[in-house]
Amino acid sequence: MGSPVRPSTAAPVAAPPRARPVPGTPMLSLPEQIAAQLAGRITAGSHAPGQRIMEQAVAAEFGVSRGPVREALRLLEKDGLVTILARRGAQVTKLSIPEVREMFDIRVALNGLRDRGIAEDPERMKLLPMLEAEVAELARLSRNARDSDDYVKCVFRLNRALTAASRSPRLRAILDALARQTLRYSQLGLASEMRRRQSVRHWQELVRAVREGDGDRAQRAAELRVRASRDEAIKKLRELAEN
Amino acid sequence: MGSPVRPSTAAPVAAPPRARPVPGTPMLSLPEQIAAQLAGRITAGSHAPGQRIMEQAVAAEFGVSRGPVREALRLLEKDGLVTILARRGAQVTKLSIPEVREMFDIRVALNGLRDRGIAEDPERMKLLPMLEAEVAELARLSRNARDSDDYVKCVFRLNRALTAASRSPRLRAILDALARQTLRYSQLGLASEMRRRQSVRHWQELVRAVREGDGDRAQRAAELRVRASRDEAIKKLRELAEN
DNA sequence: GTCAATAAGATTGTTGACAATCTTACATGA
DNA sequence: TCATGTAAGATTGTCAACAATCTTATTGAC
Repeated sequence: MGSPVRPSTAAPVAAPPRARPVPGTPMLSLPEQIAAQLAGRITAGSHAPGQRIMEQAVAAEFGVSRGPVREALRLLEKDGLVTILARRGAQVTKLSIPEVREMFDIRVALNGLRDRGIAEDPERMKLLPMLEAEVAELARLSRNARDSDDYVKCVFRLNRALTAASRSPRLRAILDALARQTLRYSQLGLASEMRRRQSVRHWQELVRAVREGDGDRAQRAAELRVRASRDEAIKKLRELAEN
Repeated sequence: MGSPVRPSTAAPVAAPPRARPVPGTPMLSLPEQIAAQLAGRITAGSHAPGQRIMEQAVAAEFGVSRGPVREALRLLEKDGLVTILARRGAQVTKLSIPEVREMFDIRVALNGLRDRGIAEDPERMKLLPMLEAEVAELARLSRNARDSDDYVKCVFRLNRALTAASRSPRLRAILDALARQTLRYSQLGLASEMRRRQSVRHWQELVRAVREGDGDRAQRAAELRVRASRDEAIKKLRELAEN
């Protein structure tokens, strides 16, 4: 299938995915491109939790051999999106409710650390305008039930920006992975208008803490914020489990 | 080099390492065996930070092809022991002083979470005897400057046991990785007798908290403990950097 | 003498084929 | 009808070779 001969290894990804080498893109390796595609599908829900991902099928779809696909699956395993069992291949990670809770608890601790670091960063003032603008947008979106999806997107954007602004590369790596893994569950926790209003208050508290350079306060605000998200997500998950 | 033909793929690891399939061992895959060997060397310090690890050399040494070695390096990268650069291969991860500090800060947060979980575990009483025995041993060892190495080993054992006892698999995975990465630096923080005595007090405080089921207290004790370890390690590292 | 271009060697990236293992379906017997 | 063993197919694990890229050493010019 696909093109019979392909002499170059530089541009092999074929069929459905594969964006043209965009200038801004920092040139992803072949396994990284494949991993990114699969990650998108998993977080979007196209692949159900527990579903097997077979190397040959992915390789055929992308028009490459199984080597790069294996590496892509290892990359995804590192992020926890996929679980690899010896001689049994990869499957989309399936989290139990206690495990989801656990992931949120780790995020409570590490988001607290992150936001403390940001509030104590001497250069935090550069970040403040963006932070204030996004939180103002959140406040606006929270008032209208129709904007629920946009609200969730804005929260994710804000979180990504804060993680990116952290001066701790290791922490960044762990938080990025956790964010990807809990993405699907986080949005469960922002479905009700009451929750969105509470969420806005937590974000506003963070803005104040950052403005004042109060690390303790920023950490507490982050902890409250993620705990609230956790509790609501678990509640929704239990409701879903009963049906 | 090595045996010219090897029909089976079941038992390929040859030359220096490779333990016989021990019954208790849960049968590590070939990449996992190689990764374990390399991890041992890295944490033991045989490979210096920044040193390159070349696939062909490792493959030849273990008598396998480069495939399993590549996977082993990916495994090590997941633990942060090795850093892989595109088209430039793997090198032993080299941490700056701020990065070491960062790792300890993450450990502060996550060890706190872990020890809180243990203090709040309904079945914690099963763990208490071991905990008390090990901490008593620590107290004994702390009195004699000659037992410095044994003290460090005992602390590591205790930490491993606590992590293993945690009911959170994800947390366990992250903490194990962090422990491996900071192992080399943690022992710097227990060199002085004063530090060991302080360390013992923190551990005793944890025992009390676990006995009483006081999660808050356990978390605080863990945070103090790791912070003290962090500060001393950084101090020593700065002294070393000046020479 | 220092710097830049170039070429040779070394090293990683990818591939296709084969071996080992696991899964599934089916036949056999209780 | 259900359990058990077996065989065929599917899937992962490993290997060796080739292509692409990076490193290093050498040469030449300023």
